[in-house]
Amino acid sequence: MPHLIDPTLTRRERQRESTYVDIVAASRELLRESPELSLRAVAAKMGMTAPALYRYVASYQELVDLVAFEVDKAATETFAAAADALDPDDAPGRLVAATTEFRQWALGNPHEFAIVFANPIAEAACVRRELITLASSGHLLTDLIHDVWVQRGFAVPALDELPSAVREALEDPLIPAKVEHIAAEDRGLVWVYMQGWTQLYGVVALEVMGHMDPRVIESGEMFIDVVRRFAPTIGLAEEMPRLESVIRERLSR
Amino acid sequence: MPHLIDPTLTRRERQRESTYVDIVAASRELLRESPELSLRAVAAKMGMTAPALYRYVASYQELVDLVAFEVDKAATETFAAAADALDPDDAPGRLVAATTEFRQWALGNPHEFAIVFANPIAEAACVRRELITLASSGHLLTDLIHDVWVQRGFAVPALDELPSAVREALEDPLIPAKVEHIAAEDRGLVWVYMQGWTQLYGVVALEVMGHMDPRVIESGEMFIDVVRRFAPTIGLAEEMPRLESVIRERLSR
DNA sequence: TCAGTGAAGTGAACAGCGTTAACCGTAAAC
DNA sequence: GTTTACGGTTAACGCTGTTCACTTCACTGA
Repeated sequence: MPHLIDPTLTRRERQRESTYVDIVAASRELLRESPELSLRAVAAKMGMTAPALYRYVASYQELVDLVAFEVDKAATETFAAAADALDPDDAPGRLVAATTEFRQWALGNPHEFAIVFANPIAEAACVRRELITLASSGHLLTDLIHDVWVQRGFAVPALDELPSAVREALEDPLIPAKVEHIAAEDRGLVWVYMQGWTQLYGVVALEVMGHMDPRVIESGEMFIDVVRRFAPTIGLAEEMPRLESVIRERLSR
Repeated sequence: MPHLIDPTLTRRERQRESTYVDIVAASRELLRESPELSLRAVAAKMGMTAPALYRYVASYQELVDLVAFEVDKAATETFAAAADALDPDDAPGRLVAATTEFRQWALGNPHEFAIVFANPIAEAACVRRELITLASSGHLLTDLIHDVWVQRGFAVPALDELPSAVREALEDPLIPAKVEHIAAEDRGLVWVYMQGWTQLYGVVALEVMGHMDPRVIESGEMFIDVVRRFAPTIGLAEEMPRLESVIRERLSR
């Protein structure tokens, strides 16, 4: 993403934009080495003093949020690329490739994963709550499930089978997904989105945090197992053997 | 847990023991308010200066590890109490009650949960790796699954159906569980332990971190859904309606 | 073209953090 | 009764986020 320069912007505005890009770049570089991201270190890496950064972010938390947002955006492109490595018609393969790439990215960049997905957002202000709803990785994954649903037409839970609390949440969901184009009677699909996200987030967080036998993490077998167990929910039971090879191919890079 | 005083200890040793107890108590009190645990604040709360704490822990990380270990121990007692609220013969009910209590504890004490279960242990030294293998909550949960297995005798994956990487890990697992008493041909049960832990950790971490629609979290329906989907794996499909009411009863306290 | 405005950056400072060093009193040990 | 060593102190270093007062300089409006 070469960050196209908008000519309608004034010179000052363009310079400011590019400084934001620099901030994110410096932050990600620091994050690659150390788990702690410090405002001062970011400033130093950019050849600035710490107070200068306050012209761009109002607080340390806002810096973290900015970086998290951009990291998520950048990572999503690699997930999308993984999906694009397969046939456009192969929605299941694309979904599985993207989720596997998500897992690989998380294990390879644990600090970036932590900043995006392990930052408790109950604490933070509503700003972060809104950011999360904009998460591009979330949009990609829900879109990919949607594609599978369109192609394979798996059965989706009926609204009146779902608990009322869930039904309410499905009417106007606070998750990163396009839902307007989903007919009211198909809103159960959004519940499937949530189930899938729970499974994916669950294993990956577990693996990144290291709360499991390192040899199992290393092998990726628990991740595969989770995918396998979830596959029937989105009508991919029969296809699982093929999908498993898609996963394994990507795990072994 | 009234921390019994061992009379064989010398006065100095007893005093030292009680200081450790104070350290943990002060830490947990601080953790109840703020997510950040600081060595200086702990010292201040105890009426000491920060350097004095270094007579008890070698570093801040060691303080965190100590607190994490004790928090896990204390929390496990509440999980066990939840299980004990049911018939000793009702292993499935006990398992479900304990896991539900785990979830409730995590949501009610997010900072304590984070310190125990969201601290990346890949970073930390092997000390932490050992601590995690001693985790009492892990032992309790695996024991409860074991009880279900003994009572219900659900089918366990055969070793030769499992990937070789998993088989190796099952021989001498690095997880908090008693495995010596499990016959070689039943070692697939340990894989079920891991699957169960993955599911439980997954939802709960997701909920605590807040990466899901707050209304769904509030309702607890995703947690129930995860339990329901896992139940067949440990032979509890038929019993699920009753177990669901056990969960709901505990959720609504 | 020139005065004026405001954005961007600086250095100094404050409070708090983990950590180390030197020091001291007192309780235990021989 | 002397010695040892444990548990505490104060001072200090370098790091953190954050604020304030100040400068510099590019751009704007007249």
